[in-house]
Amino acid sequence: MSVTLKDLAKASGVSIGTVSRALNDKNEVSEKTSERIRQLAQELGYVPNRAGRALSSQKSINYIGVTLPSINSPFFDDIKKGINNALREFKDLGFDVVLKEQEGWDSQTQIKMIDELEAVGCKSFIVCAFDCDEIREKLDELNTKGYPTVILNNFIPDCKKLCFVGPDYEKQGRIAACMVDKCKYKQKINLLGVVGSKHHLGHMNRIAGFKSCLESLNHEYEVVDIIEGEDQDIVTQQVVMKTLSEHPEINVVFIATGGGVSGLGAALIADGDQERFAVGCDEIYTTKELVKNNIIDFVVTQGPEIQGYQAVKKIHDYFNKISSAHTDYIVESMIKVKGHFE
Amino acid sequence: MSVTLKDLAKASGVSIGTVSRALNDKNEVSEKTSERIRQLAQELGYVPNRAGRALSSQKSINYIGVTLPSINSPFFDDIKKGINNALREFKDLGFDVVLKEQEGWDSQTQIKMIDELEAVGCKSFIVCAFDCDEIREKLDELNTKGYPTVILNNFIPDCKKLCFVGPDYEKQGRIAACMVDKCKYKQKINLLGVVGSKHHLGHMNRIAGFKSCLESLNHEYEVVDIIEGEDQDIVTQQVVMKTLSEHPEINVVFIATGGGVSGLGAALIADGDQERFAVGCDEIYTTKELVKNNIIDFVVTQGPEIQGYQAVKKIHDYFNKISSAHTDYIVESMIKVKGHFE
DNA sequence: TTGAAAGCGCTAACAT
DNA sequence: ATGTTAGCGCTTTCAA
Repeated sequence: MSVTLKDLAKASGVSIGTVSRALNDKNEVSEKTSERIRQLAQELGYVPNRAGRALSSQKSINYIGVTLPSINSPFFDDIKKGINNALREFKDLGFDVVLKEQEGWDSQTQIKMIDELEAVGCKSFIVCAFDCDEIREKLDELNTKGYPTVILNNFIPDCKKLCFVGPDYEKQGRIAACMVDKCKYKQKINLLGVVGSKHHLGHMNRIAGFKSCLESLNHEYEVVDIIEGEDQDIVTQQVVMKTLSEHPEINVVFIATGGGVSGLGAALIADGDQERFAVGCDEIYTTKELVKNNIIDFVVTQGPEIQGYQAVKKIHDYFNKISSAHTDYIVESMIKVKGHFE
Repeated sequence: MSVTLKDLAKASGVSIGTVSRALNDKNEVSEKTSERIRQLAQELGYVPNRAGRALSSQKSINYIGVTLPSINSPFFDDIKKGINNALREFKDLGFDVVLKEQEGWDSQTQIKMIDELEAVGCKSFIVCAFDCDEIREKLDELNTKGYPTVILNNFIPDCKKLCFVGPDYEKQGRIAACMVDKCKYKQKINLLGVVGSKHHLGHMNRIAGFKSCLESLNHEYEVVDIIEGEDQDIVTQQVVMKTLSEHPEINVVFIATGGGVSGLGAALIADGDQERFAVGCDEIYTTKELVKNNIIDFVVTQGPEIQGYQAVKKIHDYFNKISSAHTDYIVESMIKVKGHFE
């Protein structure tokens, strides 16, 4: 069997309790012994036994605080599903989550939610937020307090964190372009890009990836327009219809957001041109239906369920001193076609 | 907290030991009490605590016997990686695996490996084998002895088992066809199908799926030929070259096996026709390279790593009385293009 | 600052 | 057939 606390205690000549305290950063152990024990644990390759730990400390459950902009968002329903899967797996290992949800991404609300979670005793966090100064400050603060924090789904650069779990937006754009390159073999691509907002980094990265891929493939193309649908169906439908009628040369539509897809679908149906190629992002119910009905040709998805699962797992790994806890988890980007949904 | 053995003991008026025995099917408990306790556990929603169980019975490790046709097979390297991932997760929960490998699929060897695993004390099995009578008999025998057995990767119909973990070959064919339909828009498809052997059910199912999808899409097509490459590079190269030269009208090549792909690549390079569309299966190193270099247009993969992981997890779930242990796990089929590998 | 010991849920060896 | 109990690895309270 592996090295246990008892082994360490015997080897270092102190009691089991002291070893446990030394390894768990309680600063009630003298620096000297603490250092010595940590050293020894390192050498002997001590790995804490999850079962023992779980059993012992199960009255003091390890609460993970989660904040999501998930109200009225089918995409986040899948993320939540993943979180629940993880929970089923880690609950009897002493973990539980406290979830706070908001509609939209307002940063003041996000910070308030984090504070509330801290107030109810969460000692680790999973945060899905927009990139802005207040949030970054808050994240640094959590880090300073020693709370491991996973950034979920939306990357936030330059902040202290345990790790990031989410997609590679630029790669998703590249993959979409690869596919279009195959489907529009040797034909010039006249692209209409649709984003929620030009301020949404992820959406714009998808567009950028799309373009860079076409360039590296030497596929002739022109960006006819990049338009904003505000992630709303009606707005998206209107701007798409307007642009399509003004630019009949458009032969590829790439919607780089999961929001407003129904609107795009409606516009494409109204338009009726079979030769127009359409690519979507994120596998939510409406997108699926559009692919099934050949309105959208394919969709690039990012496995939301896995993201939820992995975020929780990262926290679990952290507390069990598994080193990979500190490594980002980038989900696979998948192409899905009609055949996937039947 | 949840219901514990102690709770059940108190509620039923017997000792905690008796409850444990009743719930673990040791037939040293009278049918009457056993039944009563099981009933009670049901009612009160008792779920065994993994931590407690793991801790208690960790000297008597639960060995999982695994047989794979994995020697000299890069595809199975990924399956093994998944098994090891699972192991890392479940090792301190009292599980370990004993792996037996063979080169190829000979059924006598497979049965011998299973017997050896049983002899060294494995109480559960993960088997990857061909469908034949001897194997099916052996699987039924394991089932009769009460050993849970997961069928991995290659489906075996009509045998007793815990569940199947693997891909849906027919769906993979359909997905491949969906893509080709988009890429050969309104063009007639003249298909060359390449399989390892016409006796390999999975390969033929992929071809069948491919055809059925084209039909449901009303895409005009003709199967020029289905040829066997014996999963070997040289054979594959030869038969493909021969067929291509005899049938210049072929514009789509679908290789429904992960074996012999290099050979296909060589044949396509020799052939040099840029208009010919090629689709592969299974993401192994050579296939990846061919996609990167635009020799193969895309590949349909089946997540081997997840299969390995899930197979072990199913066994774990079974012993922890998680009901989903009995449900098949069908992995997602993914399309991968050049953009995935850069 | 440290040691001693109880107890988490469960299994298995031993006792009855 | 059933009860009793030690002990798995760990955290935490209580003493010293």
